[in-house]
Amino acid sequence: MNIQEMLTAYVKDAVQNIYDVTLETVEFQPTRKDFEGDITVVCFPMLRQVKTNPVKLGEEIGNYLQEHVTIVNRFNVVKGFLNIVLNDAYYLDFFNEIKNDPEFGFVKDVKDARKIMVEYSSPNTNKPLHLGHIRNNLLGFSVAEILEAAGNEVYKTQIINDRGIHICKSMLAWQRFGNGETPDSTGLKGDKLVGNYYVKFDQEYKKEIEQLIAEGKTEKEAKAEAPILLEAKEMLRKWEAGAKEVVELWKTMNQWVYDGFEETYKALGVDFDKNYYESDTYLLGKDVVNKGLENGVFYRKEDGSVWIDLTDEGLDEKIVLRSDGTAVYMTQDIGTAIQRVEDFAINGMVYTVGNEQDYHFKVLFLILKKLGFAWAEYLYHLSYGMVDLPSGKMKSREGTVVDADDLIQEMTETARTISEELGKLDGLSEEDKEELYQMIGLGALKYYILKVDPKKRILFNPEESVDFQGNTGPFIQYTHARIQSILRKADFEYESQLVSEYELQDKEKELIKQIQLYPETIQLAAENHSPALIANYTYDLVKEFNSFYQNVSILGAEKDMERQLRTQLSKVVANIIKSSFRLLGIQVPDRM
RNA sequence: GGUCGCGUAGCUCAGCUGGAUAGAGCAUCUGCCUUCUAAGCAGACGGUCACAGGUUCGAAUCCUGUCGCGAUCACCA
Repeated sequence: MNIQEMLTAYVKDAVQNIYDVTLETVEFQPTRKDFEGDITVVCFPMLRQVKTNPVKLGEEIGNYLQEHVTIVNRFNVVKGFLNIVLNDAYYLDFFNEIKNDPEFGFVKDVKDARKIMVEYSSPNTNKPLHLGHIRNNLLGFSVAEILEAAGNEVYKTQIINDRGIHICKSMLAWQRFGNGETPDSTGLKGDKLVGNYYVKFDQEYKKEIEQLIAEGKTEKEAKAEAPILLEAKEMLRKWEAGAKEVVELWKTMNQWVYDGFEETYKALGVDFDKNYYESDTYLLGKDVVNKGLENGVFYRKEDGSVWIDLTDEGLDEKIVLRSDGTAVYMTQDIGTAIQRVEDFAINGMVYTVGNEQDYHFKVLFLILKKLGFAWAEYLYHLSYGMVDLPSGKMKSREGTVVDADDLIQEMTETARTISEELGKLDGLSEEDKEELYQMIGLGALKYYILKVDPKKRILFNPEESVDFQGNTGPFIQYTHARIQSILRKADFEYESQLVSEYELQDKEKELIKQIQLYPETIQLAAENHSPALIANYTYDLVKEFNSFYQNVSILGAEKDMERQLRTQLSKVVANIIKSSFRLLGIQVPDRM
């Protein structure tokens, strides 16, 4: 039972005894720093039921608590706020209980844990990953970790958009202008090579449009009739018909891309339990639609296309099957969802997809509900804001993208430069150093992105480098390294000792309070699908620790108990840093 | 135009289900390395929480409207 629940009961008793009134709820908040106290009871809401003035009420409840609750040490009342000071024993008991639990804060071995699939990344195979994908990957991966820590069983997946007109464009351009180039022959990463031909296609396409316009066509006509586009469409038709040479080329070029993606994923430190491929799933969902047609969930228009009417829900009509009977995106997503539930017996799903598709997912979830799937209640669109540049939106075709690999590389280089300037890594092997640069560079990048509320858009300015000081990943990593350094130097047994009968100093108590918040922060982050909450929590913890570190001596503490407790505190803080950063997909070093 | 999201310090962001004088970092300025790693600590400066109403004992937070920015409203994905 946590402290609030316990005090709630006592406060209710107090009011019952003194005023003969049964309170429904009691409101708490952490005591503001400017006042003495650990937790504060807000008396104002009680005035509705108890007719008295708030200060008097606070005094009376305070007296009652002090008398009846052993962990309540003393109190003060400011206006209607009853500030309660808790006994040090309460904090020490808590600390002793958790100090050796490496999994502190995680919920484990839940009976009937919810099985959730988290989808993220889901790239197209015609171009390399960029900064937008990085945000998606980091969010999806982290939310998966957080959900697992909160007690769910989690599967990570992506759906790879490996078919369609976009990849045909790259294929066509490669056929025409590629001269048989391969990743091997050029030394280019496969996804980069294929991406180049996507750009090449667009350039040719634009040329043809211009020419057609010069010949007197309207822009619209020109865009629709450009020969290279028609050819790409023809190629897609052939692919769908299974034409051998097209399928072969498609396989080859997609494989180049997968090899390239794999490298990027590895660098980013993300992974998947299963990949779905659109080429396998794009025909799914049609049967379901036909069944739903019988049940009256969908209806058929005169031209044969199938629709759902969502106007009662304040949405529009939405097509789910074309007049020629082929599937649209929605059809496919319906089918894929059902497929996944069959594959993994999951009963919940998180879709990490940008907020430009808010409407699509609203409709998708509604359709699945109308089709009567119980799990449709537990579908969640993890909708995040776009990453924009000062110049506006990133556009692959126009080359205004921040490439994922380049960015990771730059971050690593920055970490190298800073580390070399500081010169603290002398004596490490080159290999260890390289590993550290990457860890720190990535830590900076990942933290920078994850600390922002997912639904807010991020403005990324490539001119201004990502910080390594202040509220940043490296700052937190640094604190971990510092603590490890202390623990290495602690030449006495500190793990098994119990510190009790000890008068806590301010900084020590503040640290324990912050540590106490970790489990609920994980739950909150899971409920809100927000790694930002974990990032901000960790930052607060680390700030608190650094203040402690700089203001008191840990290993040099005078009394034995003091030295014990402070060393133990340091160790627990390091563990939480490591564990919370793991939830963000960020590694922490033992020195830096 | 309809719908959805966002608007907090010069910049980047916190602010839990409404609660005490709105908090951090960066930038600018002051101090602090013969003591556990200065990627740090201590402090100063900086705000009509877009604007206007409303609900409430109490609003950055909830409701309505206005303005600004973005997204979306395809037999595209």
